[in-house]
Amino acid sequence: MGRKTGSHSEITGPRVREAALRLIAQHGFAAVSMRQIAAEVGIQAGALYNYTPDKQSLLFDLMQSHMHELLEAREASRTRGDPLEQLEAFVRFHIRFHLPRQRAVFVSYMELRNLAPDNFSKIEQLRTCYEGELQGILDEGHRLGDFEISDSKITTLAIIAMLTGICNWYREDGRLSAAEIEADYWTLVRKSVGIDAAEPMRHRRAV
Amino acid sequence: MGRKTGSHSEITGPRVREAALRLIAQHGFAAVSMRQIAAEVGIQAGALYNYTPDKQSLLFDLMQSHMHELLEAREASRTRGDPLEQLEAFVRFHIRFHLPRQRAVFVSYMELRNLAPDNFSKIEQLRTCYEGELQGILDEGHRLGDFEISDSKITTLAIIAMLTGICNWYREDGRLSAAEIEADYWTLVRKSVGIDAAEPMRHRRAV
DNA sequence: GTCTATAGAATGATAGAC
DNA sequence: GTCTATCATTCTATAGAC
Repeated sequence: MGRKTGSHSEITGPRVREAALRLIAQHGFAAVSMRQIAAEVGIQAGALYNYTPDKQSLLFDLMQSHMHELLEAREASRTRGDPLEQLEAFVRFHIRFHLPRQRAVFVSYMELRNLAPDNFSKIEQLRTCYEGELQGILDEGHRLGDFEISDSKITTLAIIAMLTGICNWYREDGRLSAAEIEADYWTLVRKSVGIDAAEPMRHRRAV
Repeated sequence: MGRKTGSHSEITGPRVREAALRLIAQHGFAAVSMRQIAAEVGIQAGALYNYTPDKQSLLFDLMQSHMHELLEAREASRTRGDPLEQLEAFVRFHIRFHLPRQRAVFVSYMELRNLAPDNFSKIEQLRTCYEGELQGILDEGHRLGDFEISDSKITTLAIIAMLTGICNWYREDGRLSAAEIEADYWTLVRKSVGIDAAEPMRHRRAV
């Protein structure tokens, strides 16, 4: 088997994506050249075009894959339960999904500007779909009288911004463990929908 | 006075900064060329270098100005009062300052990666300084027993992420007015530090 | 599938006329 | 202070050998 020249598509494909994600997260899409990505993989720039028709498609694929993984993982982790339980499940899922994917999160939120209009629309649609998951929980909790919410859309955006913001500072070797962070943010979210820690069962007891 | 050629430094300087801010917010620093900025101002690319030694300095100046304005405005709007009053003042200040500056906020948070290391450190220091304002309020409120907080640093980052996130979706002609948004977010923050709307005076009455 | 080589366009920054 | 012109570099993407 050849080493410096030969066929490695099954290996090289994922490596191109990993290298692109790492470099784009670090420097930004427009600041990263195809030559840099190729060098990171250990191939020449021209060979990249066996794996993507152009630079724009590479970015879009990274972002679309991230959003699809997010939606599929959310689908798989859905639970039954009252709105408070569902809200807790959502918050914990969101943190657990995003923390190990800081680079992909970074790219998916920062490089929207660099998507071609058609690609932008597709990604935005997926994002809206994900936000709908949370908003549905909040609406149901509000309808049942469990949650104290002024505006479910605002609350949705506020919670997601708060949770996703963790990715901007979290480090594996930081002061707090992922479990501690998860607990703290769940407490913040719980309180923000008007559920006091002292009476977490209000709706369930009342009914 | 000449029109197409001549001296216009007092006018052109700010226009260069405005054009750069607008274009960088829209497309990203690395994706915007000096020629594009010049065209937006209505001058030739070479003339830009009367106003900045290089592209990097232009970005740094935009971000540094934004952070200095933020800190000065915060300084000017500081109020006396108990922690709850100070927290409300901070939240309302943050929203009022940021909403009319969506582009500058965007640039200041998204283009950190494109700053040279020295410039990055300076901006980060200013940001840390601003976060300290909020954390100080939370710590004081916690010390007095007014606020129910698990970790003041986490709570600081969560609140700022939540509030700054407004800039990512707010539109002047949107469904909600700035005043409504401000009210909703203040309610969210108030609840997140454990102050129920029904008993906003707990500390003051207890003492 | 990867390489070398290159086309064709764009970039940041500078020099010198006015 | 702005212009024109340009240098030297870099970029995306393609062509063709192996």
